[in-house]
Amino acid sequence: MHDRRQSAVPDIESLMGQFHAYLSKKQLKSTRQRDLIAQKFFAAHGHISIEELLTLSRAENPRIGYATVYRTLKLLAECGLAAQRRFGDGQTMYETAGDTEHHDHLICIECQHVLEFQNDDIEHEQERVARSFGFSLVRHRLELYGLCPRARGIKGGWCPNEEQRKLSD
Amino acid sequence: MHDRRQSAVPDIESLMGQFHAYLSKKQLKSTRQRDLIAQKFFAAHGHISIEELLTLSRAENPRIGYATVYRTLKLLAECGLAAQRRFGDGQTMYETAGDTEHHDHLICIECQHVLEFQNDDIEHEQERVARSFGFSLVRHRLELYGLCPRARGIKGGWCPNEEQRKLSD
DNA sequence: GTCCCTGCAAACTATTTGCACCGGG
DNA sequence: CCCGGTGCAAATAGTTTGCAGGGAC
Repeated sequence: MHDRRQSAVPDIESLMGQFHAYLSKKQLKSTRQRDLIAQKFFAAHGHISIEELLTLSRAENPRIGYATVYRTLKLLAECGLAAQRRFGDGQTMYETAGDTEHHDHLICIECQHVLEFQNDDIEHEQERVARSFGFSLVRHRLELYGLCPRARGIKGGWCPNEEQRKLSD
Repeated sequence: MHDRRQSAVPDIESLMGQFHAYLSKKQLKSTRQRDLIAQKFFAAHGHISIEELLTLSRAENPRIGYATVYRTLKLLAECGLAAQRRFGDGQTMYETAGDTEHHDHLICIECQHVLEFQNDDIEHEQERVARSFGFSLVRHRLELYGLCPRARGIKGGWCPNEEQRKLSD
């Protein structure tokens, strides 16, 4: 079987290290705000929107502004630690990148929750398709949209969104 | 082999017919503007942005407004004839849908051109992954980003963008 | 004739930018 | 100290909406 649910969680320290390394290489400064936003971003470790990140950051420093969050996320994207992602609906989300192996997304169109998965067969086949067109494959993006067990009406069915709530209690 | 490069090109007449059927079913009206915009959209048959569609439509009727294009495209999306798509860069694109079988995208990150492909093995494997999480799969989105032969530096290499130019001459 | 549709402009939302002041190196 | 960073507010880009007049059925 070629599926793996989730790769190892990278530790925040190391990510902050990479971020600081990038900043000093580019002669940019580490500031309280940047560190705070990056911390919160790495800690969320999943999919987070600008709005959510701002809220989390303001919990510790209420004077953080939208612009700073945008600017910091742009920096994180430049050094490959964050990736912008726009799912079907409106909201632009960001996720950590570079740290973990590649993963794809499975999204419930009812409860909106996003799961991650990896499947080597699909990856190999993608490689083969690209080659058949004479392309070399650099990256890809795969999103599966469907209904989670709960949304399908299976009684007692598992719903990723409720799992999530349990975790955050 | 399970790849198919491109499904049959649907004819515009039939698409317009489907559109009109949807309109009358919903007791909505066929108007000059809607027909013009839908015609241009179907004729483009590939990936087109609101902006481009407006420009094309204004070539024949300069008084067409943005709002009408947005509203018409929303109608086309409702009846499954158009699908919104946001590739990595900023621009929101629309493409014809419903006409042909499902297809995925292969995009050259150098020349930006978009090819379409289908691969049944990948589709089946996606189905399997969704089931393994207890999900029922409704739709998906797969984009492969890479370098076309020309961009890879293969001399005399084939470049989708040049093929395109040849066609439009 | 009745509503729906259109074009325009104003409203909104998400994101970026200009600028005076602040603070890290 | 210097120059980049921050916060605010204003600007911008993309999309939606309200409304008065026009057109399909």
